[in-house]
Amino acid sequence: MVGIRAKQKEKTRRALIDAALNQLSPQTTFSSLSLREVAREAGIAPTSFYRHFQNMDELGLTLVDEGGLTLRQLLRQSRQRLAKGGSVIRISIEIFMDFISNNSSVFRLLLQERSGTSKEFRLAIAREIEHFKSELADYLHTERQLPTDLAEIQADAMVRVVFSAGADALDLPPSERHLLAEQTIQQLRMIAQGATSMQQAASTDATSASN
Amino acid sequence: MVGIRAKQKEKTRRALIDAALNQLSPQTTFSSLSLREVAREAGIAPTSFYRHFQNMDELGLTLVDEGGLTLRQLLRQSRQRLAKGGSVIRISIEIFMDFISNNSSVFRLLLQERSGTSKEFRLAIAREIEHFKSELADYLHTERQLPTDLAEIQADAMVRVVFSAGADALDLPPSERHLLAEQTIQQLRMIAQGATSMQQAASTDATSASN
DNA sequence: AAATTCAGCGTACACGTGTTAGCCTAAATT
DNA sequence: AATTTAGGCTAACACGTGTACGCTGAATTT
Repeated sequence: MVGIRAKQKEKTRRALIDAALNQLSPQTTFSSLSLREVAREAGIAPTSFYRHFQNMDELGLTLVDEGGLTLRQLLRQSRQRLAKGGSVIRISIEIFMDFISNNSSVFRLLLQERSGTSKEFRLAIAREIEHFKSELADYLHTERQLPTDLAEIQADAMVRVVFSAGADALDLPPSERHLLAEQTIQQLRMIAQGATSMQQAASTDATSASN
Repeated sequence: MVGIRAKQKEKTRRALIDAALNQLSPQTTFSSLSLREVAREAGIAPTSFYRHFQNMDELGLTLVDEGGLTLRQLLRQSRQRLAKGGSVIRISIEIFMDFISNNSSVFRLLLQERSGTSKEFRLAIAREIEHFKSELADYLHTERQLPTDLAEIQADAMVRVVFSAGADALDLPPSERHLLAEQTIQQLRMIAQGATSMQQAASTDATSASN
């Protein structure tokens, strides 16, 4: 038995989350969003907000969690697409750019609060990015036979480049995003190439040393 | 003749700039800073603020310009250090990390407003980063004999990685920044290595095609 | 010496903010 | 059927905000 009361509560909680999401725009930061604005958009009295969240920060963290979840689901989708053949790098970037286009408010929120005032926000977002990164490092290690430390560093560099490019993509008209995506793909290949070169150099060193 | 009046005006203008800079902290964004707070810190009446800046945005842009200038001056310093020998990458990263430690408020401002609400801010900061990038691309082209397009892409990737690492450095205790710096150095070398590999691959392709 | 300029000030206004206290009413529990 | 629970409401508060207006007095120009 869910309870008609609990159902209603969940519904207006959802309304609050959506209200916040809807108000976010290139002109509106989450941190510039007021409790009253959100409540108004959700169609409830300002004071009722407290029945659902202790304060705006708690709402914001919920948004971050939801955004991170969406991103991770897309990553899984990415691996499925990969099974059908194609370049990992290209597919991942395309998926990522799609995410940015379809969830620009959430992605903007992640970027903004990543360097925002609240340590809790920053940590939550760092955690999301860490997921992204470690899954990539795992892939590089198991599928590409890179030693773990090199895989870690490569994954870190790649994630940095991708997120940075994603940030720039937000300010680009959709027509020009393609170009940025292509450049990013090339950069990731550059990094991948560099990593394997370094690995080979290291292993031949080891070989010649053991001879 | 400068005029005792003009001198005074410049002085309180400076006071406003410094007041803003002083109020910035991990807990205080520039955009969360109010005109009245700045005026109070500078020791003038709120309404007097308007004798110097049209609004807070204008003050903020001034801060961005000053910060960018500082960074570029450091770059020149970097080239001087280079003349005495040493790795470009290592020296550049060390200088950059120093900048972040000594000007953390300004760097934080750059990061935050890079994805902020004001398009003017975003453009101003993009311009500063562009400087950084094109000087690096120039260097890669002329000193390292890379073709311009490859130099551009490499420089872009490097700047993305460095700024991203810089952002993370802000949240690290100074003692742990060293480790991050070393990792970043390795990542830049990875990128450099990848770029030269790609260049060689391209030129041997061209050679074999012409045979 | 007289006239003008202008940085800085105090007052005042209208407005949006977060949050408290207390009431209402339908759902849930006893 | 009686009681308790809890989401939603209105009213009210104290406070900080940006900015318009008009004044003052010293520096500057005429």
